[in-house]
Formats: sequence, structure tokens, C-alpha cells
Amino acid sequence: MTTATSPRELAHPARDEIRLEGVLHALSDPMRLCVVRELAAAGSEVACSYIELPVTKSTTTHHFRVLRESGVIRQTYRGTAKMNGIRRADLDALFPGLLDAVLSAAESQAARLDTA
Amino acid sequence: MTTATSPRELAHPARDEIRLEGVLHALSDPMRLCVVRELAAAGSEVACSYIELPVTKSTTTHHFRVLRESGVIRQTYRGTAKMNGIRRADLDALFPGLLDAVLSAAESQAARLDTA
DNA sequence: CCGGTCGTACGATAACCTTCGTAGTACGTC
DNA sequence: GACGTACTACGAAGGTTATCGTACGACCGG
Repeated sequence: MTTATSPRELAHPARDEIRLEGVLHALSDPMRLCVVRELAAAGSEVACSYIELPVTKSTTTHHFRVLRESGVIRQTYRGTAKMNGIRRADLDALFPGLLDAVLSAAESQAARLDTA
Repeated sequence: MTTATSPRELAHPARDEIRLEGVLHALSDPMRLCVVRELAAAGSEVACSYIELPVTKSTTTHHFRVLRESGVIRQTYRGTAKMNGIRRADLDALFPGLLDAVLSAAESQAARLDTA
């Protein structure tokens, strides 16, 4: 018996509700940019715990929520895990080239800072 | 006679000091995104007062400073005016395609929201 | 049913960000 | 030199954000 409300469905913005400013803000945090890079590298959907961040679990939950509510990722429950995937189709349709530009920029900057 | 310190030169980050997160954060504010769009549309350098924002002058100064310190724009004094221009060469070299993707995304979103 | 794992909710805190108003500095013009 | 314009500096209020700790709910395996 659950406590009457068990919201097993997560709220996502529709495609036409996604705002450029919100996406840019979501990606402007180092933690979240790291998450998006790993999700893009993984290609398919991965669990929250798959991505290790140097923060506590509650903070991780917070960042995933910001990414979901800004429309960058889609989250679905699968058993005890929560799977995360980039909304590439929506983002590419709304902002062509933006996600790829950010991802390659992040990669080249990471390489630049590593070998510095 | 100035009061001993007259910083007529403004501090700008060097090209290799520009961080992707900082640029994304600078562009994630509606006011600043508006400024960048107008600067890009103008092409050449324009004065601060050329761009009208629905905020006071001190707030405008603040936003221009954020844009400058993140490396998005370059500011130079010219007499009583301060000229502003996008650092397109630096941004394109560091993050190829990013600025254009953001600008076209902002334009298409503005069109989408206008005709809604 | 019990335990373990995964993730959430809530409260708290400290830092940050946006905005403003006021006062002040630099520059060109008269 | 005096005045007006353009922008800045500083301080403050208000809201938002990032982070944590603790306690809790959902699910799977024995």
C-alpha cells in the first residue's frame, strides 16, 4: 500500500516548451555539463548511479532534475533504477547544431586544460 | 589631474582563459542574450547606450561586465562612450560553431514565440 | 517478509545573481 | 572653467542556486 500518491511518472517539458535560456543555463554548470558529456558518450540510456560525481546523492538528484526540467534529458523509471537519456531529437529540431557545438567545445576545452 | 588611478583600460580574459561554462552562463540570461544578438546584428562596435534594455543603467553596466569578463565581448573606451563588440574570432577559434548555433537558435526561438 | 540498493523529499545554509538607487568620475563642448 | 552626457562604483535588498545531512519510499532478490 502506497501513501495514496505515487508519482511514478516524471514531468518533462514538451518540445515547444523548451527555452534556449534554460538549456544554456543547465549546461553552464560544470557538474551538469559533465553529466551531459557522459550521457552523450554513452549513447544509450544509463542509470543515475552510472555517472560518478564528486558530490552527494541529493546534490546529484538536484542536477538531474535541473537537466530534466530544462528539457535537456529524459528520465524514466526502470525498476529501482532511473534511466537518463539526452533528448537529442528535440534539441536538434529546436536548436540545430547547438548540442554538437557545446559537446565538441567541452571536449576540446577538456583536452586543452588537461595538457596544460 | 586624475585621482592617481584612472583605469582607462578594461580587464579582458585572454583567449585561453575563456571558459565554456562562463560563456554559456553569460548567454543564459535573457538580457545578455538580447545584447549579444543586437551586437551580432550590428556587426561593428556599438556604444552601450545604443542597445536599449528595460532596466536601469547600473544594471546594464552589470550585464556588460559579465559579458566582458566571460570573454564574450570586448569593450574599449572611445571618448565618453564605451564601444562593444563580439569577440567572434576568439570564440570561433575556441568553440567552433557555438556562437552561430546560439544566435540562430535565439532567432528561431524569438520567431517561434512571436507568432505563437 | 527482510534486507539492500537506488533514488527522493525536506530542511538548512551559504554563496551567488539580478536589480536598484545614489553618488561619483571621465570626456567633450561651450 | 562650467555644464551635460556616458558610464562606473558601491552598497543593499530580494530571489535563486548549490550543497549537504537525514529520513523516507520504491523496487528486487533471497
